[in-house]
Amino acid sequence: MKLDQATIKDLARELNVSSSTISRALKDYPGISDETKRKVREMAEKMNYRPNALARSLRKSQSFTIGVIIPEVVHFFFSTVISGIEEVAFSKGYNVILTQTNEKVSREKTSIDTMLANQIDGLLVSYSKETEDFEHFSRLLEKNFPIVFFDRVPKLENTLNVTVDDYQGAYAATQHLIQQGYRKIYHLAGPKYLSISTERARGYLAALEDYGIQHQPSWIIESPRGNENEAKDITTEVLKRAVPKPDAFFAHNDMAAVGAMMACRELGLKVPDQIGIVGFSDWQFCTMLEPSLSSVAQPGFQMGVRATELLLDMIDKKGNIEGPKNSIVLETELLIRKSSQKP
Amino acid sequence: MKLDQATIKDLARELNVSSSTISRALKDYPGISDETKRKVREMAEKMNYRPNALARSLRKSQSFTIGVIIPEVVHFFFSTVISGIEEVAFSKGYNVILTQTNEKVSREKTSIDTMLANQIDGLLVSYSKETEDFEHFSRLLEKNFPIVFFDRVPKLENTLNVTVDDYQGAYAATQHLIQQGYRKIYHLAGPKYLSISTERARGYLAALEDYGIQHQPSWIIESPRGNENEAKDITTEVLKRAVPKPDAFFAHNDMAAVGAMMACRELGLKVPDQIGIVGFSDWQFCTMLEPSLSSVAQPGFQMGVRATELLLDMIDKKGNIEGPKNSIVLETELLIRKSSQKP
DNA sequence: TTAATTTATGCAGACGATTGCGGTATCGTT
DNA sequence: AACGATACCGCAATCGTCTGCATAAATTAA
Repeated sequence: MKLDQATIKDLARELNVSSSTISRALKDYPGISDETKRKVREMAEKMNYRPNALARSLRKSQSFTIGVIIPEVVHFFFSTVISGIEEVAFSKGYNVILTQTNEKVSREKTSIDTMLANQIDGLLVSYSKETEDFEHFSRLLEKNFPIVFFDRVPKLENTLNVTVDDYQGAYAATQHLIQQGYRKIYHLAGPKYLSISTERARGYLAALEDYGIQHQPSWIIESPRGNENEAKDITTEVLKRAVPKPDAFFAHNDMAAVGAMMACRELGLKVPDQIGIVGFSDWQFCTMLEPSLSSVAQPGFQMGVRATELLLDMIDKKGNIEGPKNSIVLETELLIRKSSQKP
Repeated sequence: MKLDQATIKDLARELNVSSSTISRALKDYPGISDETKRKVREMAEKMNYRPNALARSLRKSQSFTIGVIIPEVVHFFFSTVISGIEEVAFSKGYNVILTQTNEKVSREKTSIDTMLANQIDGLLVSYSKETEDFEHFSRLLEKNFPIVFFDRVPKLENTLNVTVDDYQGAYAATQHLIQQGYRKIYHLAGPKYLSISTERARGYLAALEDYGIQHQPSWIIESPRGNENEAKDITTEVLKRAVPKPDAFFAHNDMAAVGAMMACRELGLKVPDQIGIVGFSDWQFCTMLEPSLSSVAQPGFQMGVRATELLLDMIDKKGNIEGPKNSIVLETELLIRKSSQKP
C-alpha cells in the first residue's frame, strides 16, 4: 500500500555521498562536479526517485499549489474556466486544488480553511450565491494573501478581478432584440446581490433607454435559481398575465432562456416569430435546440487563463510592494441564432 | 503576502509549555490536564492557529488527500461524479485534488506523477480515450497502491472498479425501441477500446438477437469522438445511403443522439414518427430538446460516492491483507421521453 | 615551496507537527 | 517515613528536503 519511494537519503547511502550533494546535484546547482551529477542522476533514474513535494513545500514554505473555488462544476461556463486555469498553472509548474461550493457559503469557508491548512500559495475565487459577507476574504486580503476573483467579484476595495463585460453583453443582446423589431422585452434576471446579475440588468435597461423603449420596472423579473423549471413557471405566469404582454425575453443565463422557450412552446407561442429569446453564457446545448438559442458567449477559457496569470504574477513578486492593481474585463460575443431573428 | 500563521511553537512559547503539550492538548489526548487544554485552546483561538497540514502529512506520511483523474469536467456525467466524490471525501476528512486529462494519456501520466509527488493516499481514475496501455497503473497496483477505477475500467486483473451496467442499459434502450415498433435500429458506437463502448454495443446486439431482429454488422457505426457534429455527419451519410434505411438510432451517448436528431431534422425526417432515438447518460439538455430525448440515466453521484467509499476503505485497512475485491456495478435507468415513442 | 584561491563536498540545523520514552511532582498507603 | 501509583508534562528524534557555513582537496599564484 505504501509505495516506499526512494528518498534523497537512500540515494546518498547508495552513492556514499551526503544528502546535500544529492539535493544539489538533482537541482543542477553549481559546485557539484559533472561526474557526480551524472552518477546521481543515473542512480535517481535507477531507483525511480521521485521528490517528496510535501517535504519540499514545508522546507520552502511554498507549495506551488493554488486553490480554486467555484460554485459548481456542472456549469458549462465554469468547466471551461477550469480548463484555462489548469492550462496556465500546469505549464508554470503549479498544482491546482479545486472545490465546488454548491453555492453554499459554509462550504466556501471550510474549503478555504483546508486549502490554507494545505499551504496554498494563492486563491482563485468565484464565490457562492449565498455569499453576502466577504469577511472571510477580506481577512486574507488584509494580510496580502494573493487572491484573484473571477466572474463573480466582491464589493471590496483593491481586489484583483477578472470579469466579462456583462453590461456590454446584455446591452448587445437587448439591442439586437430591439433591432429585430421586438419591443416588449422582458428580462429574466439573476439574484440581485450578484454583480453579474446587476450588471446584466443595467446593460439591458441602458439599451431600452437608448432606443427610447418605454418600459416598466415589472419587466425585470427575478429568477434567482436560474434553472429551466423555475424560469418556465415564472415565464408562463408572465405570458398569461403581464400587461403589456412580452414579445421577447432576455435571460441572464441560458437555462432560464430555455425555460422561457419551453413555456412559449406549451402556450403555443412561436419562437422567434411571436417571441424572441436571447440567453447568456452560450452553453453547449444552444445549438442543439430548435430553434437554436441566441446567446451571449463568455470567454471562459480565457478568463481562466488571465486570472491564473494574474495570480501567479502576484505570487511571484511577493516581496514586491504591489503595483497598480489591474483588473481585467473580457469582451463577450453575441451569437445570433434562430431564437431571436424575426422571419 | 505570506500570512505568517502561528505555529505550535508560537503557542508553546506564549504559554510557557512545550510544543508536545500543545500538540497533545489540541488533539485532546489523555495525560494533559483540562486546565491546560483549555488554555491551549483559548490561545489557539486567540492567535488564530491553523495547523500546517503539510507538516502533519510529512510526519505521518499520510496526506489525507486523494487524487481524481477524469477525462473532462465539461461532461455532465463526470461533473456529477465529482460531486459524489467530494461529498464522501470531505465528510471523512479527506481532500480531493482533481485533474482532467482532456483525453490525453500524456496528461494522465504527468498528473499521476505530480499527484504521487504530493503524496496522495489513493487514486480514483477514469482514464482517457487515448489510454490503451495501462502500465502506469499496473506499476502502482503491483505495489498495492490504492486505486479505484470508475466508469472506464481497464483490462487488468484484480482491480477495484465501479461501473454502471452498460450492457443492461443498452439492452433496455434497444428493447424499448423494438417494443415501440422500430426495427432497423442502428447503433452509434463509441471507441472500440473503451469497455463502456463495447458493453453498450453488446447490450444492443443482445436485445436485437433476443427479439429475433435480423441485423447486419454495418448497423453498428463508430462515432469515436462522440460529439454532435461528428454524429450528425455520420448519421446524415447513413440516412442517405444505408440499406436498409434505419428507422431508429441508439447512440452511445447523448451528444451523438443529438447529432442524429439534427441530421433527421435537416433531412425532413420526423422524430419520433419516422425515426426513433435513444441516447445515453441523461445530460441536462435531454428535457430541453424538442422532442425531448429518451436516454439511459447513469447514477453519477452514486458512482462517485461508492468509488470513494471503496477507496477510503482500502486506504484505511492498509496493513490488512486485502480481502476479496468487490467491484460494484450500478443500475441504470431508462428514461423514456418523446424521441422514442411512436405516436 | 608556500600562500591564496578555487572546486567539491559534508555538517547540521531548519521547516512544523507528532510521539515514544522518561522525568518530576503530588498524593495516598502501609 | 518510605514507597508506589498517578497525573502532567518535556526531551529529542523523526518525516524528506534545502541551505548557510565550514572543511578538505586540488589547483594556481607568488
